[in-house]
Amino acid sequence: MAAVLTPQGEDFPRWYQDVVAKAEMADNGPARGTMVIRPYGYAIWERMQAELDVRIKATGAENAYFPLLIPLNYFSREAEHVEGFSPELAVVTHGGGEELAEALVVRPTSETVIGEFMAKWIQSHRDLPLRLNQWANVVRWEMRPRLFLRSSEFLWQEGHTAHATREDAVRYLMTIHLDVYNDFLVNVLAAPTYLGMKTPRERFAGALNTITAEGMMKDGKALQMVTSHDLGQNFARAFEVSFQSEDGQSEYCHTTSWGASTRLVGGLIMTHGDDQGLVVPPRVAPIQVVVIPVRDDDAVAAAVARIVADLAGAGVRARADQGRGSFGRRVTDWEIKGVPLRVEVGPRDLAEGVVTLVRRDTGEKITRPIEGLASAASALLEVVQADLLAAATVRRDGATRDVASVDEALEAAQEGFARLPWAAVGEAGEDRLNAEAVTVRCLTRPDGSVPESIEETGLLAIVARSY
RNA sequence: CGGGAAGUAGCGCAGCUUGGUUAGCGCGCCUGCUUUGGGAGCAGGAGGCCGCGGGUUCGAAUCCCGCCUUCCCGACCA
Repeated sequence: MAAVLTPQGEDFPRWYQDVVAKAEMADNGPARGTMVIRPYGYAIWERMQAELDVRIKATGAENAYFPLLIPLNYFSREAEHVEGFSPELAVVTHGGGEELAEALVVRPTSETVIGEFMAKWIQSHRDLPLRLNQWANVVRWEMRPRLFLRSSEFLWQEGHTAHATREDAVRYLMTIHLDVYNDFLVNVLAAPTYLGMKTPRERFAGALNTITAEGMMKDGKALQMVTSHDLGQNFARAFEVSFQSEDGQSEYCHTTSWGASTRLVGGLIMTHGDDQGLVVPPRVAPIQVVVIPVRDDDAVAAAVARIVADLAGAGVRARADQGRGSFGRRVTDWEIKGVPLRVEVGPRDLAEGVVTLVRRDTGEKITRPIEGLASAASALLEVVQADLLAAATVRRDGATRDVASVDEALEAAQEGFARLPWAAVGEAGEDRLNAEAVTVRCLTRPDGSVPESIEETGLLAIVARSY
């Protein structure tokens, strides 16, 4: 059988593009760097949204929506923020056929507008914490766009919170990072990451601290999957977000922001995909089971319809694919799309009252009675979910080398990740790494937890090439 | 934005060096029949501002200039 996709080992970037195209995930838009997300790709994003949204709300945050267009002067109120974002702003200068008195920025992120409104809404310590989240699109004029990974316009959720104390802000930020993001990454995407803090040079513009989850792609490069920022009082000062404390003093709030974007779809593709195409973990899969008749006759069609109904009744996202092309064609199409389980139904199976279940991740074929199939499939989906996480964890650990020096880290980073004492890197070491297109992805504690401060002793640097 | 490659049918490509009538091929698509346990076969058919704009020329897919877009390597980044 001829290869449908460029093999990963031959040309990984090409494989990625082939998957995006052939799995009908997305197309390039007409303007540079823009992306048309096709129904299948969008359905995966919607699953991600649903899983994240419920976790975000469980922390006490509420959804809201702020405007796309932000007055340009908002950006100059926080010095580092304006410096960081100016190069990539899209600016609207004309409206209604006339030049605008003040240019408007198409939001690259919303700390500024949201800060402005938090200032209006917060008067008293009783108004705190204020925890907002919005699902929105943002625009950043990126130098080198790639579908999902870095598009000029992308979709995301951005959370913004204000707290009375730094302690409360940081505590909440860790809840978001661990209970929302890491839980989602591990238990839904089956994508283990390295958790840690960014070095000062990799920090978000205007933040005191940025924490990250760095995923390992199958080519050994890193991808920042999510990000959470401790903004201290920087934005609160810039936008006058203050409150009256219990003892009557006026104080600036401590704010946070945190986001997860459509980049996650790219991360999903490169974490689990193989030479046959996408591999979608069951919990994010828009279609968990596809039921394919081996032969399109009435008896088989009736059995297929019954099986799909049973699966749906058991809460499994299932669909049939019949009356379209040959059997082999249908099989490969769904393999490319990464549907976790396939049920093959043919006359020979029906005669024996069984069907064939095929796992996308391992290719394993299992014969099962039609009776009780829905519960067997549900159980198998959970096994697939767990096995994908286990396999990804083995890959991550296997491609991470503990080294002692910057030179060794540079070598290890050609293949995967390197882990070494941060004390052996430092600013100078970071310069040397960056000169070779390698970066410190994050600083982590020896036990893998997120440091509170870069001053902690014994911190480890996770070093890699990245997207 | 620097370095490299490329834009010809939905996708992948040939044609360009050496300008010349109706611009080809494979896959896909449409119709019909036969098929269907791992990308089906046969027959018939549809589909092109040759990326955009300008120039040279009797004549441009082909030569020249500008721009746009895509891909790869960097710097930037969710």
